Amino acid sequence: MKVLIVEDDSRLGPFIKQALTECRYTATWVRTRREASDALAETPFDVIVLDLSLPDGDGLDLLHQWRQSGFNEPVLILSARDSLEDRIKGLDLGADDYLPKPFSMQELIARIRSLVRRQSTVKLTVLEHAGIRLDLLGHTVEVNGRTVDLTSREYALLEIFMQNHGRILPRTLITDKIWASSYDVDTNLLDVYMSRLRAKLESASGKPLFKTVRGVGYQLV
Amino acid sequence: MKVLIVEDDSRLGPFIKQALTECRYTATWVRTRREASDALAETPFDVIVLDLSLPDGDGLDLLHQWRQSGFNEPVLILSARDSLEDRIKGLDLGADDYLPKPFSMQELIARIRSLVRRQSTVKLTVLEHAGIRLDLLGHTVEVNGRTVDLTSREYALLEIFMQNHGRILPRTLITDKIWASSYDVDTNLLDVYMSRLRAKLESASGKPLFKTVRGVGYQLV
DNA sequence: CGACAACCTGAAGCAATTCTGAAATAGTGT
DNA sequence: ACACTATTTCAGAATTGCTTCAGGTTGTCG
Repeated sequence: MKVLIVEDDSRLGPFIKQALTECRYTATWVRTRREASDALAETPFDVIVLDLSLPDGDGLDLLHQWRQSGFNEPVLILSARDSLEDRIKGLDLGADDYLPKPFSMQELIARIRSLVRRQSTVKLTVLEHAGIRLDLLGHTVEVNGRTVDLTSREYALLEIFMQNHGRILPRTLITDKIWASSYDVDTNLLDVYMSRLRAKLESASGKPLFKTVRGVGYQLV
Repeated sequence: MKVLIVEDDSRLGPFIKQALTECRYTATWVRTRREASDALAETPFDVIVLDLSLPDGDGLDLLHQWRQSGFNEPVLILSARDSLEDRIKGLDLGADDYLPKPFSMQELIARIRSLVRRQSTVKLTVLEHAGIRLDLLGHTVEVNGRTVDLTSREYALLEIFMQNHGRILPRTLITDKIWASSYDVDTNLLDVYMSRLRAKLESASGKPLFKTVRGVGYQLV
């Protein structure tokens, strides 16, 4: 876990760094807006602790600028200014927490833990294989960067292949998953949908993607 | 955006609910642990405001119990107890913020906004996409520079799309977020409001903005 | 090589979902 | 109490995905 501390006070800065290091965080301390932006551009951080009063400009402006340009890292503001307006302004400019000075180091650490915890619950929801990108959360599919529209059956079918890439999937296994188990054996629905999937995906991809294993089933290569 | 307020004070509870409603949140107020757990089991919330002193048990225990069983909705603790230990304990049990009483309603709302924002991938207070400009603070909407008047339901609907642009949003997900406990399956409220939103936004925009994904839901392109 | 089985794919009917205008109801402010 | 607006219900129309079917193609085995 990497924490960036933006704090111009040359006693408080190292003190926070020390405390975080003891809690096994990797802390980086910088003093100015410029250094902060440089550090952030260089490597990603998990949490940023931002003091508002900086030698080369206001911390709130810096935060606003970051958010505008798409930085999504959680930011905890540290400030001697503790008016209600300051707090609300800070939170509305995209801060995730606002801790007025003076503060207890223990509380700072507890709040950082809270920010980290929330972020780490983000699950991996994108399957990627053979140039196909399947977003489980967004239910969207891209092939080589191009969006492909699939109906729900087609999507369900593709999802099975993406979750078992490389495996040879027997026809019955696939049909059992997509169509309710009591199922007419004498139908060629699977064939029809394989055909559709191929038409949509392979035209976007250029390469053949699904291998048919005669007498058994299919395989995503 | 749905907020659950767990507060036994029968003056403060409705007051918070009122304030949130004015800010276009869908707020539900409950008094007890039991009611809170029931409400939470029934439908998902975006934020939970939790008072610690409840008639039928301690709020911290309740929070701990939720976290144990996998609820990861953001929780903001509201408490008259304001010792440092209380705060740290609250945060470490899985709270996302801790606001001591007495508090300013404006700050509470700002902190709720911050929690909601933290959940979404984008941290700005102005969302802009596909020519639509949505100001989360002012609750105003512009399409290609022209102001569009939306009712609160319409606004709530658009906000969900703007927070999740590109994703295909299942119908149930949307209705769950806008309407409290939607056991009513055979209602076409969502259809009606989608129709309205389209009428207002697409006429101002000129382009089609929402794609319907048959059998699943809708997508803001 | 020929016959049979498995697989592919286009066309068309069907069924379910979704759209949308209009009317009823609830809610709000004067 | 009244007027006005927002929300919800309802029903017919339009749309589109699902399924079936039939004819063509490819692969396999005797």
